[in-house]
Formats: sequence, C-alpha cells, structure tokens
Amino acid sequence: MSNNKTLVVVVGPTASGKTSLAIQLANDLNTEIISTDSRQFYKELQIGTAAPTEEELNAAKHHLIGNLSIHDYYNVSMYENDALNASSEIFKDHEHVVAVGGSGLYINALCDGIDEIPDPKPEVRKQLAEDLETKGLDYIQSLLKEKDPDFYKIVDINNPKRVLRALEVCLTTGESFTKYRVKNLTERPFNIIKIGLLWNRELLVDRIHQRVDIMIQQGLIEEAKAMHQYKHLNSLNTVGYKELFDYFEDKCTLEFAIEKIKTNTRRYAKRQMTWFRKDQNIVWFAPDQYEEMLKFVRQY
RNA sequence: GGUACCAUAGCUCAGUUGGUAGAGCAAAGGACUGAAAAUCCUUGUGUCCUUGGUUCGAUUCCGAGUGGUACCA
Repeated sequence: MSNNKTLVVVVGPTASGKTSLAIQLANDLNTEIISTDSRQFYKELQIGTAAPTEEELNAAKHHLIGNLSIHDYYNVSMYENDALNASSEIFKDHEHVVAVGGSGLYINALCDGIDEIPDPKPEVRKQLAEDLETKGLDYIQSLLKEKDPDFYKIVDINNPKRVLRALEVCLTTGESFTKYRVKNLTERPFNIIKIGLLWNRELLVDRIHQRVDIMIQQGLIEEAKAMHQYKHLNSLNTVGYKELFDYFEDKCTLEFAIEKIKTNTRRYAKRQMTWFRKDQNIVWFAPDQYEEMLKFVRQY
C-alpha cells in the first residue's frame, strides 16, 4: 500500500530518553504525539511514571497522556480504539504521527491490531479469581483443559493470568478462546516505521538509578502516599508505587524500598528489550544520532 | 598487645564425618492478544583468603600468615 501518511513509532527501554526524542521529532515533523505507555494514561500517576512534564506537554501536543483515572477500567482493545481515533484526527492535517512509549503489547495493538474478542462478564472474571484463590492453580488449569484443550497445550500453564484470561472468554462466550484468538494482522491506512533507542546496558542502568533518585526528590513519596489507599487497583501495581506501599506499611525501610524500585525498574527495562529485540521492523539508533534518525524518518 | 570467632558465587550464607560445592537475592536469556511498569519460564565453575604440613587425595584436619568482627587490656 502506498501512502503518504506515516506513523513514526519511537521505542526503547524505560529511561532511554524517548519522551524528549519524540518531542524533537514531533517539532521537526510539525506534528503531534500519541502515547503508547500503559501507565502514563493515568492522570494521578505523574512522577512515578515519568510522564511528560507540563513543559514537555507544552512543547508538543500529546494524546493519551493523563486521559484516564486510576479507577477507570481500561485494556488494550480500548487502547487500540483510542489510539486509532487520535491518529486519524492528527493525520487529517499532518503527514506524520509520532507514537512513543514502552508498552510492547500496546504498540503492537496500535500497529497490527488485535483480534476481536467479546468482553468477559464481570461476574465470570470475579468467580474465576475466587476459584484461583480457594481452589488453586491446579483447578483452573484443569478447567482450561476441559474448556479449551488446544489452548491448554500451548499456554504458559503456570501463568495464572494467561489461564484466567482464556477461561474468562470460554465461560463468557461458551466457546473456546482459541476460536477467537486467530491473530489476524490488520493493515493500517498509513505507513509504520519504528525507531529504537539502543543504549549500552551500563549507561542505561546509571540513568535508571539517577532517574529514581530524581523522582524521590520530585516528591514521589508524597504522590505514592496519596495513592496508598488504592493499592488494590491494577493501575497501582506499578513500579515506583508498590515498593513504597511496603515502606508505608512498615514492611521495609525507605532505603530498601528505593533500592527495590531501582531493581524493579532495571528488570522492567530488560523485559522491554526482550520484547523489542523480537521485532524485526525496529531500526535501532544510538541515543546521540538524532540527525540520522530524522533523516531516516524523513524518507517516509 | 592478648583471647575468641569468621574468611565459600556479585551480595547474604549453607555444606563437604577428607574424594574440588549449593540455596536465597542480584544478574543473564526467554515467553507473552483485553490486568502488560503486569504475569510466567529457564540458567549456578567459583583461585571454597594465602602458604606450609599430614594424606593416595585438603575447600574440609593441623600450623603460620593476612584481613575482618567481638571481647579483654
């Protein structure tokens, strides 16, 4: 498909400098930014998610940043919808859209689409969570074996989230999860190019540690404290918050909690790289190669 | 200065009744289509502080040295 509209996806691990790169690109391409970050949606979580600052938000128009509350239910499918709507709005009078963020699943949803699967009934989801709690993983595994033997064979069977997800679809629809999980890729009405920020591991680790220290200085503890009462929400199962909750509950010292944030951030960065390495469409650049990146992007 | 205890993986430590060693954490690799900053899987060779002795064989026992910790002066 030939097209003069292009989505420029900026990827990289956390703390790699994606936010400022995206702003530069958006300015040089005279366009706007869509977030692909599954935590910066939440308006209550700013410091801990390294969301763009007010200054950064003024430097380029951002979409899907701070557009949700931690209390909102949200998922990838809703995101796909929101992100496509935002991009088609921007494409109306721009040649490019810049997408930036570190959530691989959400990036894939925007670029390739995801299968249409009916939403699970809340009571089904609730019952399954209870079954897992009271009857154990063995039980829900055997239930999946019965409801969807094909998926049972290939699923990451020790991963409760995967097993529950498949089951909630089976029990809601009365059909197998496999039936819905066809993995059809969707062709988008725009070109997609992906550029990645490739850091030397040790340098990135230094940046992560420094950024955590800065977040603390900026008031992460206060921000997390205000969120403490909502710790059960999924949106708060987030690095930078959950560790501080332990500190608030006297389960560890502040120093320990901060170290733990650093460790968990390092591990998050590692998982992101595992995801991105698999994506052959990403063109990688060293962090200081801005001119090269811009030149590359301008070919499209 | 004296006495006691300790020295094993990046860290905290276990262990070998003498046959060259293993947990947790960290780290590395990976999976992942509606909770994804989530969730899950795999991976442990290291002068067992140095040196002399005993022994077929010492990381293990004995001596000395070095370093650390505690107590006594």
